[in-house]
Parts: sequence; structure tokens; C-alpha cells
Amino acid sequence: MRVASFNINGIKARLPRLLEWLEETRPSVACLQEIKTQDEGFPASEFEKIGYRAIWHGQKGFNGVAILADGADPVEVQRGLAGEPEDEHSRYIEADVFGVRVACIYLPNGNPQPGPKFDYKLRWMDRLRSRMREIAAEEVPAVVIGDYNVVPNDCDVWSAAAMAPDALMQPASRDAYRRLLHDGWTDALAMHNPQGGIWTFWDYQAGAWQRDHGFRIDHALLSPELADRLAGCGVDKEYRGREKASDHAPVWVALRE
DNA sequence: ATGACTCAATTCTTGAGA
Repeated sequence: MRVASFNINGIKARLPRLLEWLEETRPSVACLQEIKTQDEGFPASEFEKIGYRAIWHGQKGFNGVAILADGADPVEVQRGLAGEPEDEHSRYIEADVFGVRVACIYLPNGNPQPGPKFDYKLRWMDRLRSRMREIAAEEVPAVVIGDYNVVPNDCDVWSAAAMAPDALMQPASRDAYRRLLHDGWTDALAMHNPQGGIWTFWDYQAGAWQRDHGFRIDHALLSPELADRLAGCGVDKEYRGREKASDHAPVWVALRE
């Protein structure tokens, strides 16, 4: 089976591109971020027409996450993270599907930093870590996949110097990400590509795509029970170059049965 | 260079993204 993640930057604007990607690459599970629609605007019937069933957590205007499964119903386990009841951002949804726990995340960007948005990012990462430790304690095969908005290492960005002031690059952001790895989670792309140089995002601005000025911020973290089953992983880079593309490219992990 | 581009919103301008 393959579990994929795609920050689509607006499901309404991206629907033709998204359906095309699903039909061409046919992931078993597809986790989406930045659907940017309220729950009632989610085009579930369009996905059912091509054999995918979904759960989603929307929000007006921005954020929003969804989990799609090929020929199966994702069984929702949780939406949102504990620890901050007043937080109304739709950034987390978790389900059991095909015998795997799948959590789809859209981690706060945190810019500008320093400031309240960066503080929120770090608090959100603490809350995520708490939930991931709970999942790890269940000792189930699990993947926490999505847009982490963290560049883990300097080899994961076209220019560490140019990006240094960004919230995605801050030591506090990177430390919080490393704590997840220290808890026993495996960064699938990093394990298979330790040399770096793999990007999942290219800004719309300043010809970033044409210049290959990208970075790696979409990650798949595997629990020990699932890391043993990792057969391969990759980035569907070509989709970033199509008409009306998202600024992210899809990432995926292939798992042995 | 406080830029560049794109999306959503009862759109003609602003907030958000990264």
C-alpha cells in the first residue's frame, strides 16, 4: 500500500489537478492539507466517482485537512489536538485505514517570527508531540504525514542563508521536530535520502520553481511498527510543474503488507 | 526590495501562506 500527502492550496481551485493526480498515481491513502473550505463545501462526491471515500475537517477560508482512501472508509479516531480548547484551526485529523493509523497534519507556518504566530507554532508542536507519544504507546503501525512547515536540516533547503530568518528554519522549530524523531519516529524521506536535496515546496514567487529554489517541509514520520515495513518513498515532483499547480508537490511512502 | 504569486472571501481589497 502507499500513503501519500498533498498540500493542495485550495481544493476548489485545485480539484481538476487533484483528481488527475489520484487517478494517475492511485495512492491507497491520500492525506490533504489546506483544503481551504468549510465542511459543506468539500467535494466528496467527486472523489466517490473515482473510488475514494473520505473524512475531512474544514474551515472557512484557510487551513483544513482530509483523509481519502481507495475503496475503503477511513475510520476517524480523532480530529484536532488536545491542550488548547480555544484553538479553532482545522489542522489535524486521524483515522484507521487498511490496518494502519494515519494522522494527517497541517502544522502552523509560524511566520513572522518572533511573534504570536511563531509562539502558536511551537505550542502546536508540543501538542502534536503529546499525541504522537500516545500513538507510539499503542504500539500500532502508524504514519503521521503532512505539511510540517519545518525544514529539518540545511541540506533540505536550496539556500540555508537566504532562508535563515524564516520560521521554518528556526532552531526552536527544528528542535521540536527532532524531539519527534528522538521519541522513535522515522523520517522516511530522510532515511532513504540522507544526502538531502529533495524538495517538496517551491514558492510561487520569484521564479522559485524555474530556479529549483525549493525546500523539504512535507514529511512522513513512521512509528517503529511501520518503519520496518518501509519499501520506498518519493516526491511526485512533476505535478509542481503543471498548469494551476499547488506550490507543494505530493510525497508518498510505500509499505510492505 | 516592507517585492515577486496564488487563493478565498457576498471581491474591486485584504489576510494568509512559506
